[in-house]
Amino acid sequence: MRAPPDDRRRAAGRRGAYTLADVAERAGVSEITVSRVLRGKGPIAEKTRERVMAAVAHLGYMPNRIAGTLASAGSNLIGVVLSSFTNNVFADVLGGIHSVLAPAGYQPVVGVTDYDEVEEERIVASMLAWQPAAMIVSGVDHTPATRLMLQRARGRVAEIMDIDSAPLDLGVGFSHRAAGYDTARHLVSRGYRRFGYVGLDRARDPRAAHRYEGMMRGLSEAGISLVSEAVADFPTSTQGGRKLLADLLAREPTLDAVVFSNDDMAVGGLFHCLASGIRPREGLALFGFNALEIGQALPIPLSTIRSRRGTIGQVAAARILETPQRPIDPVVIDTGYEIVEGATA
Amino acid sequence: MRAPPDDRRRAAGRRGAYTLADVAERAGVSEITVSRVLRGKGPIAEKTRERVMAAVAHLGYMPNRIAGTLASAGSNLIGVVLSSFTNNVFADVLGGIHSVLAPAGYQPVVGVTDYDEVEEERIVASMLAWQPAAMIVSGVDHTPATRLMLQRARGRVAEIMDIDSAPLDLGVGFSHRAAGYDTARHLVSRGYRRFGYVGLDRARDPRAAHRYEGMMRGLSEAGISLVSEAVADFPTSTQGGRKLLADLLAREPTLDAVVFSNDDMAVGGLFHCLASGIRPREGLALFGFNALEIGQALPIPLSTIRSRRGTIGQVAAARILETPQRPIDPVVIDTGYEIVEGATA
DNA sequence: CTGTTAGCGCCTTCAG
DNA sequence: CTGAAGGCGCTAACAG
Repeated sequence: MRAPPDDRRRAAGRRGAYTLADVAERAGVSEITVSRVLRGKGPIAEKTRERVMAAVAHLGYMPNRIAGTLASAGSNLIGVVLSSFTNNVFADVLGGIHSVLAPAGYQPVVGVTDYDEVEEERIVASMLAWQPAAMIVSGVDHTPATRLMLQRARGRVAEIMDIDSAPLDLGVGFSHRAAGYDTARHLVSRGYRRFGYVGLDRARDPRAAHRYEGMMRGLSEAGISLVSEAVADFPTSTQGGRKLLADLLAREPTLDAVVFSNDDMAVGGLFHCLASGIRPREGLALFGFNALEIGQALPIPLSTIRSRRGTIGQVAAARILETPQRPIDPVVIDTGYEIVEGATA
Repeated sequence: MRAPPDDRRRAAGRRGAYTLADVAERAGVSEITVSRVLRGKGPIAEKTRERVMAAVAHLGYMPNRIAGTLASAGSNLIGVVLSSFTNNVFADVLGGIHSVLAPAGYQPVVGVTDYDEVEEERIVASMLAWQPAAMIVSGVDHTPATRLMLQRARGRVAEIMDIDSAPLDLGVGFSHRAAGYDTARHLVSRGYRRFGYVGLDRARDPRAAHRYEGMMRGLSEAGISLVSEAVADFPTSTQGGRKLLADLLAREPTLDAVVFSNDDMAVGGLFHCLASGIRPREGLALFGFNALEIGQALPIPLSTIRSRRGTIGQVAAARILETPQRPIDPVVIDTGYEIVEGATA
């Protein structure tokens, strides 16, 4: 704990920071008047306001929102629970959220579950203890306890990214099953027949699992089955995609198309092709997911699906701020996705 | 505001959530006893503890940390102020911080300044209003008001990434001037002589500016001056790097080396070379900054500087938790950097 | 081992 | 336009 500011006359709380009472005393008014001036509430005489502001400036008074929130039951914190730090999807979503929250004076409290539902439960519990104005959580798959806590929480709850299951209040995202399905249809329509899959452990990423399911359905409807897959059971991205594709091709040299669970890995796969003389598209079709900038800036742009991550964050945050009340029935906003043709499939 | 939980006997606060008093009543003990059980403080009879826990479980009671913090003056929030969402540097740093904070029960409140010092001032002020246990801010360049607020803040203050100026409490990072200087020396020692520079507006990114200064000094000590530079005045990354390098080479076709302000842009530059038949290294040396995974996974790995972003976040968080008191004299921890040889310079 | 008392710093409500 | 009283939900400091 630090020494209190250097001002002999100060009374201030034992905590070493000035309080409303200090400002009030210096301005010769009551606490509540200072409070009103600071919050711009209620009619205040211009002279009083000036005296108060002068006192505030002189002391360098900073309000204590903890006390304010306790007294008024309204915080400006928004709990944000994300799945992973591994790729820029995370940054894009948080960036979208932040771009809407910050101008409105709200602050995100961030937690990352690393795709662990039990960890998510812990994080949600400790966030709710801060009485956030609202919560934004990734995905729609939670433990029963998490679901119950969110259900009972005060403010609104947005479940983002995935709308394959029903949200409990607001869902913003798109169907990963449909995205996977359309990936398969697209590639089949282009004439590819011998499919491989490269991804992370699907048990740990429900969205990737949904895309996989959709893809499998799309393939089987066309009478095609997946030839083989290579799956990493540890977090990885570009380097992993490169290596896994190499492994997969070593086992199954006759594949004509490989679907990756995300762009990071697909870019790695593309690098493998470039390094080993395989011509993307003609020699082997590569298809990613997310439409990250890196994949689109490549000399051979990646074929992939654009997922509008920033938009998802923005829309979720905007809706939550717009309507502080929960709707009677859950609302689902489909932000859609689109196939990016690219040059690798 | 939602309806209170469905339990006729509840007394609970007007806010619709159960309080310590509700639990206490149900367990037939006093509030403070419940509080002690929940925090694991003080000796508690096993029987009482069980009764309390049963009541907690029955009601689904969730503690209110706002009240707890106000009463005890100790929050578990850590303010984290970062500069930008544009690349994964952000995610790496926050990931490092989170990996240390989460197990210790702390929660990051995140703000992003977008390299705007005035915005930083606002963010710092509203974070301090939450009485965070500590603050972690990017860089050492702040407005006087920001500096004063941080100086007066209760907990510790870590200034991360850049140690080119003295921190006010704890600095964790490395010298960007030195990194820029070493970049120049390295390239000069490899025989390059006609230098170009591609980057973002340096006025908006103090760290990039420091690297640039260091590079210029390194060049001038070798009797070399920068031939030309291309600078974007808007946020961009891979695509921007690609385009800016094209522009630069159109003006100055005889360059033999180009330094980029970061890897994202350098990768874009490399893509330009690949697409237009310029051989990296022999035809044109490319040098980045950060050693992002993408640059290292390329068939032609990027020559760059490794910046240990995750480590910086981890170390800053760990130090802050370890020693809650500010030291008499500021402490600087140099996490260093290293030149990654790569294949482009 | 448990309870009582007295706030934490601010805001709501009701009086002037 | 301003103020006094009371309380938000929890915990520190003492008692027993």
